[in-house]
Amino acid sequence: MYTVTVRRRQEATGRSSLLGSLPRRGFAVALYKKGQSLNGINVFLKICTQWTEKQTKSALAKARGACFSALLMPKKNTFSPTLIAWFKKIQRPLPWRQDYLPYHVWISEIMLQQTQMDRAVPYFERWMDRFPTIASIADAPEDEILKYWEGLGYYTRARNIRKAALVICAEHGGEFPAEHKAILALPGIGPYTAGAIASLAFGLDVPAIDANVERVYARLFDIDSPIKEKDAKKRVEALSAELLPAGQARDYNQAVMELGALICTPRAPRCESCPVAEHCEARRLDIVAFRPVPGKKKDITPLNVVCGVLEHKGKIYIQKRPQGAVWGGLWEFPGGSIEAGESPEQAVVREFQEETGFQVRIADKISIVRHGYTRFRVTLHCYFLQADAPLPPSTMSAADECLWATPEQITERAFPAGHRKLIDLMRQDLRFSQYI
DNA sequence: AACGCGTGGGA
DNA sequence: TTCCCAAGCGT
Repeated sequence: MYTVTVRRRQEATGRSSLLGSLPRRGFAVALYKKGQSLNGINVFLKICTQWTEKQTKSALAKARGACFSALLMPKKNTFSPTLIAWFKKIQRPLPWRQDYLPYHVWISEIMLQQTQMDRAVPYFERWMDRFPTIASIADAPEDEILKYWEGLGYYTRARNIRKAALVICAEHGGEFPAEHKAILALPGIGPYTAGAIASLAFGLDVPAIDANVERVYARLFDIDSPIKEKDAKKRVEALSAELLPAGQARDYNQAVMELGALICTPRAPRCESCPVAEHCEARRLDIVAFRPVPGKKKDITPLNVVCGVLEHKGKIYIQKRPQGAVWGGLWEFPGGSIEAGESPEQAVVREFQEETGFQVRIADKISIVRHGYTRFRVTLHCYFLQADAPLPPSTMSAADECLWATPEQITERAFPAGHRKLIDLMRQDLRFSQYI
């Protein structure tokens, strides 16, 4: 048995006052000497015995836990009400914040995954116009659903919405399930989104932890381990559960996220406007810029890629990308990577031969389009192609479907952003606008 | 646990 | 221009 006592030192007087004292069973370590600071709080570990590495780690975790508990105590009564009051005053009007219909909350949350609010709103409006009910999604072909997602990225999200709609119609009578566990079981819905839907749409007292929440808590409680790692995540979960006022999950969860989006931003946070600044450990310690602690960053790979717009008898050849590939189910112009020692012109002719069996010639260079995706930075060389001999059926070695398309057919299909950019360029260009 | 999956905007 | 993202999920 040992005791962790936690004290906070008053800067002005140099005195420290007792914040808490927690008796613990088992072993612990004298990692912290008297007066040593952890997260800006003085920790006194009163113990002695021999320790293994595992026990050392456990004791450290307990001491940290004691620190967070000590920080939490004075916040419990004032922090959450202050934050909720602030949210009710400043919240942005959003389409799904009218009635919090489960269906609306669901679609908005999926759209907002890895996506900024301003960007998602117009997509949401368009979506609800076309798919007013869950059943209308289940009835629609995947192609059309992808078209309404075109440009948003992470297209698995759209495919999973369709899958989930089918599940809801088959197993829940067409009604969005109201239980946290059933929500979490739906395709495309993970821990964050399940928590968000459960709390916003159904008022269930469950946390919804996204990157905003992680950042806010990392600063409020000065979490000093990398925020994407397990240790910090568990801490955020515990804090979230502790600070959530019963019956107010809808407002509280949105309040924390809204704070992260509007005030407690990744760069240049507006602490002077923060309603809970007085509760913020990182601010007190003047280390807001160093919280949250970032993870390892992955490097960007540059890619040199070609694609070809083949015109034949007034139509344009396009193909549908295979399911499971990047941009699966979206349409594209054939192409691929420039191999070592190859020119872009050689690459596009070769790729056409490999993917379609067509022997093509370069008629014109259209443009170079630059765009990025996940960890890649793409330089896309785009060519206008023609064929001298009659063309056989495509061999389709890299596609599920193909089509000799009219401009209307190109308009109504979903393309990856880089290719859509190319289409728009060609429609502005007198050399090509007659074909596309 | 680490990686794959998109995109357009701001510094 | 270049870099760094922004309200995650699935495997």
